[in-house]
Amino acid sequence: MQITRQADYAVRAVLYLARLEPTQRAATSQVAQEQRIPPSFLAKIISQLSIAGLLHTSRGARGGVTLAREPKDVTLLEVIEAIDGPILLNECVSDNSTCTFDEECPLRPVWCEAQEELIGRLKGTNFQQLLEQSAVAA
Amino acid sequence: MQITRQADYAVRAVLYLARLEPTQRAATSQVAQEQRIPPSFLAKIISQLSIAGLLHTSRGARGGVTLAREPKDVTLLEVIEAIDGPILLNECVSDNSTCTFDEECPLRPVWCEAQEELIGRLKGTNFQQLLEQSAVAA
DNA sequence: TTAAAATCGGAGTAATTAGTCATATTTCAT
DNA sequence: ATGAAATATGACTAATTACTCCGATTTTAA
Repeated sequence: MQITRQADYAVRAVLYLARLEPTQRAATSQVAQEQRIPPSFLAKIISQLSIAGLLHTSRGARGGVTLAREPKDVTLLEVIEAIDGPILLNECVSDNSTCTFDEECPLRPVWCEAQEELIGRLKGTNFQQLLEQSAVAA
Repeated sequence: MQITRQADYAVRAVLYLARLEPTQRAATSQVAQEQRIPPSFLAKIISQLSIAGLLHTSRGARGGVTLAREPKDVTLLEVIEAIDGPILLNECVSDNSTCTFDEECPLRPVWCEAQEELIGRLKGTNFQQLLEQSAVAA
């Protein structure tokens, strides 16, 4: 019942990039060091985020990583699902498995509602908001 | 981001037992068959639930399993945590890991609130309610 | 042109989860 | 007593997660 470390690292990496000037690139190693993420592990995560279209990467010296969109247009949910796949609190909530042997299982609605609430919360949080949150705190 | 299969099986087994007369025992194999749970896997889960004090087991012929309390006094949260341990949406929410390097991390509150909401929901659902739910549906 | 700075990609390792299997032990009923 | 019905327990396997490592490729800058 936990997001994977990968997804957590992904969120932290995106938050780090969101703090930079829009044009400014950061090397994976730099992000890894400042966010205390194992560097070679982060490399793969960033690769996935790039494939998902959330980041732009450029190779070679002076290369690095930037956000593909403005912080306000990236939600927590997007980043997490780009890494972990769709959020699913229990197997029985997925579309294609309707708890086949009990049409009236009273558990399914509980999981469905809890999941909707969680997803709504993550979808409702974008990185601009998170930036403002840290600005206020600091 | 999913409860384990074990915890799901545990919940379904407890729900099955809650449907029986309070004095009536069921064999693990019976629960397994009706709830479509791998029998030898369920045996271990039931053993854990018994150690956690949620079930009473008796060995031998005519033995079996019963609830240790009335359905209204067993919550979803208890059963799940008896198997999976404490619910934790992200590592950084646990007491002893305060995201040591960033006092003002804006992510922690998001996870904390989401987790509290989920826990509250599971704590607020007992097996009597679930029984009534299925009764209404049927 | 070449060295250094980066990402890219695949193979390999350790721990947890999901399950199987065999065996020991307890208890009831005849 | 003894056989059948049950739980208890420990060892084993397969898949996923969380990494590490290394070599290939791309790009910049001197």
